[in-house]
Amino acid sequence: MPNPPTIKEIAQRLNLAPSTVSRALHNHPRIGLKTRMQVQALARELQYEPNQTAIFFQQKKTFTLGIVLPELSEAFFSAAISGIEDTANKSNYMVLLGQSHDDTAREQKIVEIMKNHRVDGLLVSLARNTVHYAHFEMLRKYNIPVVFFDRIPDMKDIHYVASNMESGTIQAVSLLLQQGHRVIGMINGPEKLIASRQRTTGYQKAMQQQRLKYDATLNIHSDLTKEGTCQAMQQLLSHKRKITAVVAFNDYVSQDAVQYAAEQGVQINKDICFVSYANLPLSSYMAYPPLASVEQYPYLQGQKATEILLDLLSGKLAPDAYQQVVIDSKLVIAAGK
Amino acid sequence: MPNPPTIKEIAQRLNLAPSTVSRALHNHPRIGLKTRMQVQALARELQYEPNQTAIFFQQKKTFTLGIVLPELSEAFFSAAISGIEDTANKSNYMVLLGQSHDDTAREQKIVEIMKNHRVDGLLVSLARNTVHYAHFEMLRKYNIPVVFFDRIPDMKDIHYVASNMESGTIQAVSLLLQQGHRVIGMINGPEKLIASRQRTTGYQKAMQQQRLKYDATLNIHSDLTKEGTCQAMQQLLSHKRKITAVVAFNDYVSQDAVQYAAEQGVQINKDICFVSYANLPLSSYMAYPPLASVEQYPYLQGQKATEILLDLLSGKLAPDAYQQVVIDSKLVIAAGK
DNA sequence: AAAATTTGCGCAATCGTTTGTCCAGCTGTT
DNA sequence: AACAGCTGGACAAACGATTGCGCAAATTTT
Repeated sequence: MPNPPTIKEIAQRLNLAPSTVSRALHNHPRIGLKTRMQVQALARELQYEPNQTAIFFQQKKTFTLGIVLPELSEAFFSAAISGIEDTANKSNYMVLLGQSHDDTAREQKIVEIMKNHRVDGLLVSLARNTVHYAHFEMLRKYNIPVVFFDRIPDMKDIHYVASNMESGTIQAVSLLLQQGHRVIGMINGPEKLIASRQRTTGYQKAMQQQRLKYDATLNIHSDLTKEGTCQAMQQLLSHKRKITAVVAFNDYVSQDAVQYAAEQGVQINKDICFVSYANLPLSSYMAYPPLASVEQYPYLQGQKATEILLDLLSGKLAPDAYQQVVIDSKLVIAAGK
Repeated sequence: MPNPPTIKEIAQRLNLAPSTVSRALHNHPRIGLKTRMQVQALARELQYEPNQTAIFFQQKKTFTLGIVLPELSEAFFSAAISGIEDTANKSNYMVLLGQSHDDTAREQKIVEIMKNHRVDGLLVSLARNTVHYAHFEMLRKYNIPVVFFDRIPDMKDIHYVASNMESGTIQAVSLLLQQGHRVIGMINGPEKLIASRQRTTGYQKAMQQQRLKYDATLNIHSDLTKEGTCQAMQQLLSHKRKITAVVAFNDYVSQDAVQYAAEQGVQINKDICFVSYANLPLSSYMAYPPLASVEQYPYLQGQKATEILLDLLSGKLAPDAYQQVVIDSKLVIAAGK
């Protein structure tokens, strides 16, 4: 009921100056052992706890990291945030959350509010349709470092952690080739996305390795909506060459494509096999789980990005020593296959 | 590069007192229109922004809500947090996140840190095995209000929002009865859980309504692990009465049970129908989606809980006017059935 | 025109902690 | 014995904003 004890109170009771108490609590060597003990004893007795808001104010630091990401309901992000949280907590940082719901306007607003709340740094995964980055550039003026992860902007001079879809794609396509598939369709994402381009080059390289020709008409770009996926699948099914395998942009796309194909009378895993990129943890319950999945290590990405941000904050890393970490994706064969 | 402008600076430039500037910015009526305009003009010009940490400190408020929940990767919680975030943001509150990962020790630590960060209030969904609530009781001393949601403690004098599984269960069982099922198995959760007991009474009441006898041996309590589920399903399959339908504790349990039953040669949706409680958003992709699902309105729960907390903070609600909101669950028939 | 009120603004304290500077007393050196 | 060097601690400013109070000038009331 009474106000929580402050340094001043302790000082009064012991006839000391507040400064002395402060230093005593921090084990400052200039304070004699006796007084130090006295102070600490009384602090314990009164259950003294420093007022963090005062400290935040005084130190111009809040020990808070802002996280801006599209959607926690996507398994990738909820895994990533665990990596972020765990790493941040280890260094006594807390995590302020904001979901953009893939809406750029909302993303801007969140960044603004987080800036006002004086977060020490920001971890960001972009909204799908964000193409202008002024709201991030602005943070430089406030000396708030930003580390992007997974969905990173097309900019120079930024810190980021992202996975390279190329390696996983090579492995995926190679697996299919090895299994004898020769006409492999790909349902890819929007062309402007880095991740889409990486899938494309991965596809190309895997073909090259086997001295096979890459057929661009088998690589369909879609907008990742359910309609787009069905349209793409439709195109693949009516392709002059008969496809026997499909690499889908992600598990959601894969499931939509599978469903569509099944409706068209295709025998899944017989006529056509599917390989995809890991998003769903529960694919084992799926009607037609993909044959294999490219793992993108969300937890690791979150962890890495946070480590960079913390190093930036502690000064261990210079703000202009731009960290650009690429994590190779890796093919994981579905259990029991 | 130069330090951000402060009220003092504006005051100096205009030969005013800081207090005047502060009031002018807040449109205090006692400040003349002319000065008010001048101040606001200069503030705009300098791009003045109040230092929130200073305000937090001065006002002893941080406009931050702490969220403690078990697992964001569970769809229920990631939906709930959206409700929380949206509601909090509307009132200019931010959201500090902490996942307990169903570990009580971790839950305690998070609460401690959040208290130190001086969150204004807490929204909590308990870790599975939390049975002592000292770390929440302690918050009373600090006048930090707590609103529990979904996984609520067995305590008096608390605020909470939870869904009542009874109504949904009645509807679920009634649906099955209506479809002609007479021997209905239930894979329930641990007996000590309120949610389990509600499912039981729901089951009983639905039977009663049709003047049917409730058979307790059809209501199996499991520990919600995969093994527990299989064991329970096994028991149901070997029950002396031949069951034709199963009500599973949640979608995860349902899927495990379905898988197990299928392995035992049971024809899903033919020999046995499944009904469950909504957790998974993607059940349409499942091999055997449940016939119907009891919706628990996670977004709404998060929203409601946050509204209560905000009312508590604004004083609109007295701290001891304990709010205990129960949201009726509701059966949703799967699309296309 | 004197009194009362209102208007417009400044003064100073306050929130709790940290930190640079200063000072008194003690110790030890020569 | 005089001076330098430590030791242990006090003083006060500072972080940025808010707010109760006071006071003069301007305005209204009587």
